[in-house]
Amino acid sequence: MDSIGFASHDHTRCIASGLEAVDSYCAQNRLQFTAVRRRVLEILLQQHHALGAYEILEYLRQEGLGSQPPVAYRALDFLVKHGFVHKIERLNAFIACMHPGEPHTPVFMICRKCASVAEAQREPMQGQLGAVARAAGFLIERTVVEAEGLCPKCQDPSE
Amino acid sequence: MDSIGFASHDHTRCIASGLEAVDSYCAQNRLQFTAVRRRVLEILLQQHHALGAYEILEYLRQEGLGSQPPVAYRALDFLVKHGFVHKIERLNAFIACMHPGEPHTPVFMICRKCASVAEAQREPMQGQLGAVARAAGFLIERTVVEAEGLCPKCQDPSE
DNA sequence: TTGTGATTTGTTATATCATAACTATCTATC
DNA sequence: GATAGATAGTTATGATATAACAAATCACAA
Repeated sequence: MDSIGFASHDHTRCIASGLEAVDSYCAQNRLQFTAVRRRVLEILLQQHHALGAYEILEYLRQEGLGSQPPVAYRALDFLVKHGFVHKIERLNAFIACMHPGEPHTPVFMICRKCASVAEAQREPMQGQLGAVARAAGFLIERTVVEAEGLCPKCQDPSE
Repeated sequence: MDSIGFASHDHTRCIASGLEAVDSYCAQNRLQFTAVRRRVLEILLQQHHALGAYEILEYLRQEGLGSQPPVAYRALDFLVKHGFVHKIERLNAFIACMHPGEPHTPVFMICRKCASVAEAQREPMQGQLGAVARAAGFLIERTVVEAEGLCPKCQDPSE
């Protein structure tokens, strides 16, 4: 269970290393990390918060990389399918993964005030959800776990 | 932690008791349980699976209870706000609550094959999500916990 | 190095989900 | 039965997402 949490970090570095990790994962797995896909991931890494598909599309449009919704959605489909990007269901928005290439089960904390989103990890079959599923005889294939509330900064009354 | 799970049950009874519970809760709390709101809840109890807002609206339309989206969405807003109905974020759909009137933190299991949805309970500040939030200093106000996979029936190869 | 099939992209159109804004009606309370 | 607040009706539009098909590109092997 780890979290980059809501703490600050070397952002230039995290963009570069995110792209590198996906580059090498795609090379190893014979996946086509095309210009549009790469740029969408880069946008999400740069922005570092959840973006709607149409916001991403607006960047692509300005850069001449595609102007219609399917272009953005297809790139996002690819990135989500391979775990490089996660969809935040509560927000109908997308965010770059903090652990690309590593199999994992993410948990998100969404601040309702500043809209920042932090990713953390959990073990899929442990905890209450695992217990509930076992009791019901349910086979979990994928989970959506999202908490809404206030991040540390936005709880602080001095700000 | 309990679950009505994917087991069969006396459905006529569960519709009636669901409506009764909400009736008395609304009476006690000075809430207006109007015809449209009541009918929307009844539809969700009857169908006993997740319905989209426009599916619900279609029932209302046929019954002369309103034909435009805001009618359905407003009734759903009321029902969700007071915990009589839950929204399944993964499906953009709504389902009647199994424990109306009792404060609780639901978990859903969504079968990708038969589309049935089971509600169970969890303790909000316990488990992995609680631990992750405490570690990050995040204050949880609301959670979305949804598992997708296969219900017991749909795992059975004989069917 | 070129043919071939599979994948990806471009584009049009449309489906699906949700709300803003305003008017009319109803309901509770005085 | 007047009045204020809540609810419902209606029009219009915004926001999110996908189907379907044509064109371009890529991977791979002949």
